[in-house]
Amino acid sequence: MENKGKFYMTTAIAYTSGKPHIGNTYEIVLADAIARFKRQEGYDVYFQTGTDEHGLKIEQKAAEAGVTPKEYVDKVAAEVKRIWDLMNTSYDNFVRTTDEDHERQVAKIFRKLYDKGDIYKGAYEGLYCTPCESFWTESQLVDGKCPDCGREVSPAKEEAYFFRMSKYADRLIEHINSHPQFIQPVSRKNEMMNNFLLPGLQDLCVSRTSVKWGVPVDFDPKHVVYIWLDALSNYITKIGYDANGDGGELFAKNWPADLHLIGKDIVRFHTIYWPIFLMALDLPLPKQVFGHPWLLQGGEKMSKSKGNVIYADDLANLFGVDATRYFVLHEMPFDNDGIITWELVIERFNSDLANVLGNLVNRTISMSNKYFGGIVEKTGVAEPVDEDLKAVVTGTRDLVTGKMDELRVADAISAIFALFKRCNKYIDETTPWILAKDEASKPRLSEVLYNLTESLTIGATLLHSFLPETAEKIIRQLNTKMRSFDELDKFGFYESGNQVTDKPEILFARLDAKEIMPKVEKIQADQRAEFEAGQRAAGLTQEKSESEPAIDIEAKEEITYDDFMKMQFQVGEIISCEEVPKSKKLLCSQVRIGSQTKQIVSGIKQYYSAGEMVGKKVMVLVNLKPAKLAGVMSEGMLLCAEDENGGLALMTPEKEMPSGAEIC
RNA sequence: CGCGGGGUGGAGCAGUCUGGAAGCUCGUCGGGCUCAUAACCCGAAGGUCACAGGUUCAAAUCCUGUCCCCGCAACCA
Repeated sequence: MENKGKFYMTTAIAYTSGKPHIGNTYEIVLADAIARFKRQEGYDVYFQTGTDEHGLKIEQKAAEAGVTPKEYVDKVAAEVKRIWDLMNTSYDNFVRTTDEDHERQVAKIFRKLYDKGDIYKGAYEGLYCTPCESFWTESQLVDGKCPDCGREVSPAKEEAYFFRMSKYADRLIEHINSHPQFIQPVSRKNEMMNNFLLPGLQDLCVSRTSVKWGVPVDFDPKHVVYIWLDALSNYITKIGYDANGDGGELFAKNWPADLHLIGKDIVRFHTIYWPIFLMALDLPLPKQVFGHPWLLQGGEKMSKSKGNVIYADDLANLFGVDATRYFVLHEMPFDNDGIITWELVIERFNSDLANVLGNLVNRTISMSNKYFGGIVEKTGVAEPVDEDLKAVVTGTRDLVTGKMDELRVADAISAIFALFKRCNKYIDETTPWILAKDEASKPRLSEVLYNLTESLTIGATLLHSFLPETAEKIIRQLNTKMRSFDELDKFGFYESGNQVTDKPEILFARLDAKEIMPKVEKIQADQRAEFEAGQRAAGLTQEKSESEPAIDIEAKEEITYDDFMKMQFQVGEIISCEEVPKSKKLLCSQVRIGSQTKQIVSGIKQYYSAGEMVGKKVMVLVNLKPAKLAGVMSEGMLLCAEDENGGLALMTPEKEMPSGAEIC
């Protein structure tokens, strides 16, 4: 087969803060389908994936789990790799940003950019929380205090390294405009242009002193290289790039990348920062960045505490690897988010895999066995109806190729299933069981079964990139070989007189939702139990006492009586209340406290309607400094109790008390 | 007027850039068939394409305005 040249593609590297769910797993399956298809087409593919293992979040997760960051990421990275392998993905290289060669190159890249003057030392100014070692912006503060620990912050300056983004902005804009294929889908391109490039790029802070778990800056080791500079570099470092030397054969051959496949949430890093870093390194830019949409869970948001997170393992256990691959590939549209529910998976499984494909293979092979002892012979007794079948079958390859070129994988897979559906229709059109009744029509019957077998061979070969196992099973049952890509648009290569298996295996047994759903519920229950156990182990919740759940919160510093007396609490009566326009959570109440009336804004809209607020007697912190919320002035605080889910209950006097009564 | 995405028969979606008979899959109903995994094939019902204006010979598609939903951001005093 003709060699079409190299094709270097990557997925984003998975962040190792926890086990990947099906939404994360989608990307590797999508990438795998593309990689396999490109190989089938005759490209020399190099497919790289891996894990992103540095950063503050991992540092914290490791601390929570009571292990070192390295131990933590080793465990998660192994888990990621296990799932990638479970999904039968054909990556050529699984990289980790804690690999020693990568870390060394990242440090060298940083130094190179510094020596060149693109990185300079400056100062980061902001509000600093000393115990947390974190900088915050004004808007991140909660109650003017550190959002993490609630303590005071103070203005501070910290030295940091910055990258001169602005220097390359014009070149990047020019590149994006002159390469319409660079950012896909195009809707993302506009987003990047309008939000980041056209308003002007800020210099980017590319070092941290607040994070320990990362690649140290070699000439200034109290700084750690910014995680995105670290992570993005894997695309070059792990194919052999050397910041001050020869990149080696693999690098010379493969760079620039042909495709970076990433989630839509990180398009910015891949289409702005990454190209600019590359420009600064005098390297060519990747040819295309595709920001795929997300696979969302139907209904409510995925969360472990609800036990509704869907993992690839569970899907693979219940439905098999290929069915899982089929679902995510088929259900994911091109530029809108896709939805996954257990019910939808079962539906797809039954209607497409079992009914259309599995049953087709089964009935075709059964007929060959029943009528001809499994021998499939071409007799040349054609009828006009054959032509349409052949046209559909031989036309599918180019249809699929066209869709794959646009990265419309879901459409590509649909095109293959259209082929199978056409075959089912062909069986009805030719009615083999009627032909079988008359000895004189045996030659025609033989031709019909030959045509079906040949169609299945072509269909299975096309399916190989998407459902590798299934395609191989079909080919095995037909007792033939995968067809070469060049021959997929030609009909009639199945060896006449060949014998198919006499024991056709059911490819996908139909599922009964009534039997599956209890298993799903068990998975969900286990997940909730595991989550709760994890919470207890981490000391985040106490053992439940009796049946009544109790909540522990983080203890604050001890205060003096004087501190307490600084606060003035009074009973207030809500005399009117309305929603704050354009806010999701805020209600604005007029509260009568003694003889005066205060306007107070509260984030309780999810729990109380404006109407039911009116007339309530509530506990008010009166002498809180007024502040604007969503543009509305608020002159105090309504006190609430909060449960572990963020549910709120207003504090009200236990007996009738007059408005303005002091609470002490 | 924070950013972005969306609202198309019961469900999930395509079509919108580049106006020109409203389409796909599932479900429902009716029919056919019996090789096959109660599967397959055919047919039907079901949509004022969120709403209101406008441009046009012609609007799901272009323009203006409104409403609703979902992410993110932000306020959760």
